[in-house]
Amino acid sequence: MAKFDGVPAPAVRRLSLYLRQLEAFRDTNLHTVSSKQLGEALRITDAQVRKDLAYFGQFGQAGIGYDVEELIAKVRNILGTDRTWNVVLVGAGNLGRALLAYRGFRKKGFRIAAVFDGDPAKQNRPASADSDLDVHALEDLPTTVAEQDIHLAVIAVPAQEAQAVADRLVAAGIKGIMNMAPAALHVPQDVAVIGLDLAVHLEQLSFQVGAAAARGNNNHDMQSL
Amino acid sequence: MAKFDGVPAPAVRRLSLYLRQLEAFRDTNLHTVSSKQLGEALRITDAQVRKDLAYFGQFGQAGIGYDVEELIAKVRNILGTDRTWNVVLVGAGNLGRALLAYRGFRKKGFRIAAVFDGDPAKQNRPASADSDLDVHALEDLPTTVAEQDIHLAVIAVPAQEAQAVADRLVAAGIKGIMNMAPAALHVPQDVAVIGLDLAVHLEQLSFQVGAAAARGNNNHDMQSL
DNA sequence: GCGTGTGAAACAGTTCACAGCA
DNA sequence: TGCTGTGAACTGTTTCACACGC
Repeated sequence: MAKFDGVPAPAVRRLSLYLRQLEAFRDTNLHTVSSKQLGEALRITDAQVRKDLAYFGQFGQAGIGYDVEELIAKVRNILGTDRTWNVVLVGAGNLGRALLAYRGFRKKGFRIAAVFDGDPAKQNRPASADSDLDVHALEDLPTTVAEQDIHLAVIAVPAQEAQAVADRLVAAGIKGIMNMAPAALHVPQDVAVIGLDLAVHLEQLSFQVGAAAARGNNNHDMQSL
Repeated sequence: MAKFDGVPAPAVRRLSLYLRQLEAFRDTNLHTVSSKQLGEALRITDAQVRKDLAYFGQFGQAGIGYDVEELIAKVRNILGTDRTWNVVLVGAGNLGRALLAYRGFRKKGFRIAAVFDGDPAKQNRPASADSDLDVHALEDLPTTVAEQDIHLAVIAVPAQEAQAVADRLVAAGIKGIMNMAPAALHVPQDVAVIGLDLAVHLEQLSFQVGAAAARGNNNHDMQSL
């Protein structure tokens, strides 16, 4: 039926990690990598690396390995980051302003093109001292999204406002939402949501540390992402 | 051998989501939930909810469901968030300062107890205008960690500094690290690491939106977390 | 009747191990 | 020889379906 059907979700998650590691290898002037090298850097078996990449094509040279530069290009293409995505940010609080200032997005092909906030006190002025983007009212969402052909959004508002914001984003035509609010969102099937609740991740850490302590540490790998 | 061995990692991840949803239910004065209600709110099957909870104990009443308040307490206890964890933050850049100001952590039982940064220009003054915490040099890590009995750390420094920071955290006795830097960390087995690279998550979104577009949307659920 | 807890069945993902190619 | 790509075996996770208790 379609392009990347039948690819396990964990394999797609790892693809981002391969890309990041490949870029790190490139920065040290490494031109070729084996699945073994890539795996060791990420604490993954070499078989896993090969199988993951093979879901998307045949990128390697038997006896040699993978060409770093070429594989970077292929993976970017698969992930869809071989172009720049414009993103709308909703929420100009602490978290929102930090995301706005964070340079890591630009490097990876994401550009925050507009900022929205429901609070009138924040509207029609720069989102922060070092930003040249004015904060808009949510009413302007549909026109901004349409005019700049925007498909992705980041929600950084309080939990109780998150669903209402999501509804407006969907109505405006957004197709992918990164949700930093601590709330589950309900959206139509054709809209993708990635939940990224910082507190949830700290809880996982708390659990792992507690579980390790409870057993005196004869433990295996707890690494993730 | 130990306390929560044999529990699937995905079940632990969902536990945090159950907790968050239960707290939302409590805030609407709901006193009892069924696995079906909890599942529908999170887009998970009822069987999954029951099985996940059953890994940790028998919390429900046949014919009735789960007592919201009681289950919240049990889950907090399992996750280890029925107490407050002191956390050290390394990195007083944009991201670090946002985390410092973010109120969501406090509510969930995490308190940023100290801030560190390798840049001398940032040291010995408040991390930000609205913070009463001074930024310390990394040299002070061991004493701070020991004196305040700290087990968790958040890394919010540039990628190329992340591993060196991790090494110092481990040496200081930290047992769990939330790594926001875009780099893979290598740590001893008894230290837990959760990687939380914002760009990686946007890439996943980009992939999902691209994959959905490539197939014209006869698609199934792409929701996560 | 309603809803939990749980074995058994089905499905998904990972690891193994090796054929084949440079 | 070194390393990829891949079927087959294995391991882990989810779903099913039902016995039991309220």
